[in-house]
Amino acid sequence: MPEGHTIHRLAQDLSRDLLGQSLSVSSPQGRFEDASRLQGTRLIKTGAVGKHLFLHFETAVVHIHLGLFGRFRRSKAPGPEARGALRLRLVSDAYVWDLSGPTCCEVIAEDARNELLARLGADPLADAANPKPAWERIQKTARPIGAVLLDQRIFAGLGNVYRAEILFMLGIHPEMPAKNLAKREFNALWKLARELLARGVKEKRIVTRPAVKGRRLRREEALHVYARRTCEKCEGTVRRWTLGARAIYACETCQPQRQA
DNA sequence: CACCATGTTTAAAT
DNA sequence: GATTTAAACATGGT
Repeated sequence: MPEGHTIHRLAQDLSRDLLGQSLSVSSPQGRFEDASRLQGTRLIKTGAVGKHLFLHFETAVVHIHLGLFGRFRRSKAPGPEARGALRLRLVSDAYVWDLSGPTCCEVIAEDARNELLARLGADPLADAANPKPAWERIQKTARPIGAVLLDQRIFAGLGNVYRAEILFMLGIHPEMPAKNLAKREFNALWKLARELLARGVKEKRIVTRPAVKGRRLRREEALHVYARRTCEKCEGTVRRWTLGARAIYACETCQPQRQA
């Protein structure tokens, strides 16, 4: 479920519910051995970088990556019976947060954390994000722009839905060599990524199509091209194929291949 | 039951 | 060296 907006929103929500409180930290399935080390300690800070979530406790920092299936569920204390493959349970007086299915949930040392951060590209949601290194790498590679958008070493936080939507909104063919991207297109892409991710944080889901007053968009109305069969602009067929090991959707009429 | 999915990492192959 | 591919891992919904 999660692209960068999910993780940033989680950082906010966890912070709101749990910050500064002495928490009960447990790992019901025993899949996170360090949980006992954190028992009763306070959460001091939360943070998100790309799709990585960091929980700073008094005694250690926990690094979480949700992967494809990971999910945090929030409930009012005392919360439901722990069942299923629960990895981590955080309990304050008022709330219970349950983590299931992450690819990663570990106590991480400062140097390991720095190493990790060094491998990540610019996160459009970070206030101080600097897109310049991304632009420099894009100019040097002939890889398809659709693959580059998923590369977390270049952009941190974009995922499969955002890449399809961004390319559609900019009218760019996913197979276009990244180096053919004009500077002004890159600038537009960066700006759009920021706006869409920020909107995703606010709405708690990916919505790229215009809002309709007084009504929440249905799931199938929220996106321009991802998982759709026909193009909303030209009514032509949306093509689906595999790019960068994942499914890409594009309208090849509205996102034409063009010469360098 | 079968299939699909908003992800990343590693190692091997090209 | 750059890139692509395959395999592995993790769950829930339809």
